[in-house]
Amino acid sequence: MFIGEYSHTIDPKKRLALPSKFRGELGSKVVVTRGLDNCLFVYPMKVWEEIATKLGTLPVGEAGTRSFIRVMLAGAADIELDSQGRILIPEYLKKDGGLSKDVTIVGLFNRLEIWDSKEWNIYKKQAEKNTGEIAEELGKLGVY
Amino acid sequence: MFIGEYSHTIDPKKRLALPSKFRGELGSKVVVTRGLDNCLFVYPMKVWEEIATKLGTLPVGEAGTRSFIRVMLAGAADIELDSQGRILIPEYLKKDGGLSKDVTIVGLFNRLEIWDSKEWNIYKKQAEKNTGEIAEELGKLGVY
DNA sequence: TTAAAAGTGGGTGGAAGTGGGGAATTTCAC
DNA sequence: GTGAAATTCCCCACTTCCACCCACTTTTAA
Repeated sequence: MFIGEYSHTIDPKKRLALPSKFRGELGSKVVVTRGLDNCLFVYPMKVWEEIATKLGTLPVGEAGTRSFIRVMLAGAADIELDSQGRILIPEYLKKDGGLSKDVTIVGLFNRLEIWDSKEWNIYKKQAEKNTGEIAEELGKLGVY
Repeated sequence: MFIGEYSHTIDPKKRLALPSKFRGELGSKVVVTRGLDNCLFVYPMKVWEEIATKLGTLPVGEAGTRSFIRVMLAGAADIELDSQGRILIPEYLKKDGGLSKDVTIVGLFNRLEIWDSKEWNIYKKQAEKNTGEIAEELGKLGVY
């Protein structure tokens, strides 16, 4: 399970070191795609294969579903980690993710998310405003 | 079950010794997360896995719930105790928890809470003011 | 009083993150 | 088809951080 938050940097050659804690579970091949809320998703190859299968079996009748599938699949890049555990971010993904030099890598269950650090801090503050209320609701559900 | 209140210190290397009384029940791996009311939660790995599972099964339809899950998971860190029963507090959690050198570790049923000692004393005084009312409420529920 | 355990602090080797040189490959223009 | 430029991969080097070990002091227990 991926959890936690790590500050890393994309070097001038567009390489990004993934946190060493994640490497065992990630394996040597990952898939990077456009994510939601202006960030990138990183899946271990195994997890991606499951997702791709599910996407393939979704009903293509609705326009929303079609565009979602297009964005996910078209933007996907399978990337191999180099000998030092770094991935090379394709230019179009770097651009779409709004990434500059400083990024934050976030662990979320079965995937990682790559955020521009500034954007991440903004998103986090926004989200924390509502955390208290939501937490109380969750408490009623027995999550805590 | 974790009970009690302990004053400990975070050393210059951001290490924090957990009370030895708790170590047996904690095991060697714990998960530290942002808590409510500006403190940190510490769960034994087993307890955390239950919580994570519940979070994973929550309906992700609502945007508020999604962002809550993001904050909870991103703010979580799985940490291994060193040979002397200490944990290394990540900088971002130390900051989010408003922790300085002196902290108070509180046992609460199935988790610990880490408070900045000053904040804890303030909170405690505040809470004691309300104790009377709360006691009445509890009395109605038949707790006392 | 003595011994053991707990909390705190520090030194150090190795790992992790970062950056850059240079070779191999690809892309593009001409 | 050929040469030039850009890209990507493979090393290597530097710096910072952390896991491991050891030491000291205080508290607890016998």
